[in-house]
Amino acid sequence: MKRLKRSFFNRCTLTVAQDLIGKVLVFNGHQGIITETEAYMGFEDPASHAAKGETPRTKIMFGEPGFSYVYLIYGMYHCLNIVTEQKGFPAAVLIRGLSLLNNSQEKILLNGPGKLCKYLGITKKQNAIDIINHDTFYVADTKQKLEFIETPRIGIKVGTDKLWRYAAIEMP
DNA sequence: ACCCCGATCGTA
DNA sequence: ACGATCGGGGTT
Repeated sequence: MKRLKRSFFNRCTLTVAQDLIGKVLVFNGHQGIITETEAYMGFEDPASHAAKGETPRTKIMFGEPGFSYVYLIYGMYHCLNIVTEQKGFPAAVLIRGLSLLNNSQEKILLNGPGKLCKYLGITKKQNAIDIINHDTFYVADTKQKLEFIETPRIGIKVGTDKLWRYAAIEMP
């Protein structure tokens, strides 16, 4: 499989979030087709952790594209993002859904960012990893195009006017 | 030092 | 509809 290069992530976050639908996330032996994403972008997006400026936690969002941003939410779940756009502009794509096969070749639908991190075993240990040149953690290209819809993002109280969530219509 | 609250999820 | 659970970040 062809890995996505840094230039893929060094683009408008909305474009990256849309183009990631149908791509394959590879992590620690697992391979899942990305079925749902959300974009968090810049200083004008009140729902973005980085909108109010750089802090120790959001530092990674200000850095080079192609790095992981993993944080703990509600004291219980982890969320996986991939940093986008040029250094200095804080943005990332939240990976919210995966379709994959388990050891018994059964299809597993991981709908929800907390669930997929729990299944894959992603924790804050995986924060700030460069996934462009990494043996077991990267995103691979695929020929299939998946139709998707645009909706408001889930679980936020601000920025609900933006249609920055992208969800595949049919699960591969 | 303290307090509020969140890019969630399973259960009721 | 709600509780679990805890770290980040702002405030004192």
